[in-house]
Amino acid sequence: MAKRTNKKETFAKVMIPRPLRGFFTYSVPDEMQNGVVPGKRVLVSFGPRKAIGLVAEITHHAEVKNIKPIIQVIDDAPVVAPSVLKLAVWAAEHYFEPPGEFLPLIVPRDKIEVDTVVAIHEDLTEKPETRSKAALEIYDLLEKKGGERRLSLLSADLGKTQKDLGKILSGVTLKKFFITRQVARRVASRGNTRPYSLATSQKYEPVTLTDDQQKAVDTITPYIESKKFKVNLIHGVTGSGKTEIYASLAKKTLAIGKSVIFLAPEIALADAMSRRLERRLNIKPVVIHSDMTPKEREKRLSVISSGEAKIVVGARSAVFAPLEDLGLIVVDEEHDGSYKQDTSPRYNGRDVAIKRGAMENIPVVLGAATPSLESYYHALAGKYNLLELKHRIDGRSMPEVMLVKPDKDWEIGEKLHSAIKTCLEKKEQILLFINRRGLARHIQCSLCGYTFECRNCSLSLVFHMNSKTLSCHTCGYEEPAPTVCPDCASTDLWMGGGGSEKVEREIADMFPNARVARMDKDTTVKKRSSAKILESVENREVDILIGTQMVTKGHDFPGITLVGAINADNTLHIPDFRASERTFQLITQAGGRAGRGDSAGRVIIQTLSAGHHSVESAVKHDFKAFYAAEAPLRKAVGYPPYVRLAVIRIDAVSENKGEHFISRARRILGRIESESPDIYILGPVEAVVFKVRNRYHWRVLIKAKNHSTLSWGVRRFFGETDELSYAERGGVVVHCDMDPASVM
DNA sequence: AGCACGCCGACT
DNA sequence: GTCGGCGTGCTC
Repeated sequence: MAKRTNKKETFAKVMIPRPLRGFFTYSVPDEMQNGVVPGKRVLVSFGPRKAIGLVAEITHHAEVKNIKPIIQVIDDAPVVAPSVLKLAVWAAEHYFEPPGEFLPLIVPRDKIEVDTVVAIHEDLTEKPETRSKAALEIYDLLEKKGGERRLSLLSADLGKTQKDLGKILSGVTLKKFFITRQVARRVASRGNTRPYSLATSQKYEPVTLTDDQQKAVDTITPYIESKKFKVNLIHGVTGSGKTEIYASLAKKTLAIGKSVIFLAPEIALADAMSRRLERRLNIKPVVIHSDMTPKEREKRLSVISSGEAKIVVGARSAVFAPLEDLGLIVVDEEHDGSYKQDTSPRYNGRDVAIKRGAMENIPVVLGAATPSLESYYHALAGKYNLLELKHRIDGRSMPEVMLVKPDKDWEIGEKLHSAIKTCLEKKEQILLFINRRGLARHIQCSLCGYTFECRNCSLSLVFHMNSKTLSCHTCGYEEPAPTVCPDCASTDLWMGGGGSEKVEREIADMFPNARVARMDKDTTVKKRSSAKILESVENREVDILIGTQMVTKGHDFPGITLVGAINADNTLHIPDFRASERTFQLITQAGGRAGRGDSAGRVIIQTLSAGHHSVESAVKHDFKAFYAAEAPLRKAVGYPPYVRLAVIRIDAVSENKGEHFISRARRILGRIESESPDIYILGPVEAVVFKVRNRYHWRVLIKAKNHSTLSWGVRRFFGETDELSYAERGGVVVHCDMDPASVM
């Protein structure tokens, strides 16, 4: 309980690693006044148990009652740099996400999980009937082992000396600490770790910049040298050499003793970017992303925070890399939707990068062949510098693009078939892009019309030939592929809507001697499997690469001269405000994979929407034409970049419980809308996929002129719904998706 | 999330 | 009796 004293009382706002919105306030005991500092970890009571939290801020007022004191300060010095902490706090508030969800991005996970670090004997000395299950389990485990070992294992894990631990133990009258099984195992297996080495490469490749490239470098360099925030959008057609600009800017940044963060939309591209930068700069970047063991990640982060690493390359989470002398952030393929994480914490790596640039007063570079409408809009408005690269390097021409109608019976139409044939004869490589996986998207009984749907979701099951299953791409449900209709026992099952497996099968029939690789979610589950496929293409062990959108992203395939986009327009009919934008990007990016080597490229697009502006402008490689057609449509309907958007996702166990909550939500939303003339609310409406994993989904779109108004509206909504009791809410879960990548 | 409590029915 | 399943409430 907080005591009233004459002196101003001190409180700490703490980030707790739980999915709960908001910070938690604790009082700072007198003897800890000097020890409690933002960025340090503290041990605190959390409900009936303990938690490790991170101090975000020191304040002198608290809005909640029943404030508990901090039990113990864990660290001697902050474990998170002030700039990174500030950024995470900003992100939590901006995206309405639990601050604790950002903790694993800025602190090694095992350093904040109290459950796997310590369980406290207090539990066991209290009334036996209130002992927690976890404590009992640990007690049983450890009673059988030696007592002294516990302290040394614990000290190893917390990185503390046994003397320090003794102090913690006596200071809070804790009689014993215990360690769980996992930690004991992890600590026991801890071997000697070799320091991460920043080996330099031997194959340094200096380059001469083109005039356009040089101009971009000259424009951005002053911002680096004078430490000034500015967003610079580099709009360069595919193959125009954006990487050379990045490398050149990185060099300038390193020259003044500063460091650089590079972001790429996905792990494979981050790796590729790292290799290219290493060749240009003679320095090995440190690559970080979420798909590494906690130990490896921690090792690399410690190299970064020590100041040893000057260049960090990674996927979106690398935007929180603990570089203290940052001089530049580069976001490659800035338009890519995967910068927005679709699970909590829902943040956009590109936008957080821009915020970090603003906070640290350094320039940010966004690069893209197909900029997002948002970024281009800001560039036209003069808010961002716009730098254009209109030509491919080395005078390579843009690929010739041809539109053809899809064939009724085959995925590979006649034109595409003959182009593939010619290519194979010339020993050139081919890329076939199809935007869905599996063999058939729909299966229906030809006799009675029975359709196969997922039992957990409102979606049809996809037929996969290799595994001989029907599978749901949303929840993962699988059942054996049918041979007869379960309703009428007819064996005449119609399969429609081909995917990557169908294309693979047709290719095998049409060109039995061609060496074929398929790259989609099904063939890349294993670690490094996508890298292996890409290597085999690079080594010319593959003639035809078939893949879903993962093959269109930024990869450099010098041997590919023909790109075929099969049913390129099926993204066009997705009910989402970004459908056109995404179609334009996909076609342009897929086409951009052609002719990156010495031979000219050719692209064949099978589409029924030849007249649509996103297809038409992609054919001409004309982003400006696309923007000119798309922007007014967005403006007319009120979508980004003309308004700020948030999607409220409502998720219920049953339709009834959902409907009940929806009627309350509707009243609350109506009030919010009437209170501000600048807020527009659409919905709640059923989500496009209403039922997912046996839960029912609704969406509310909230639009506003600017972020602060939007933020006010969302805060008002949560303010009222959070007040409702569990029973009133009916177990309905509500999430906010701020600045969403899609409204589905 | 993760936990505890409390209210049920089912079972030694 | 009492064990356990799950619906509810709570975390500064």
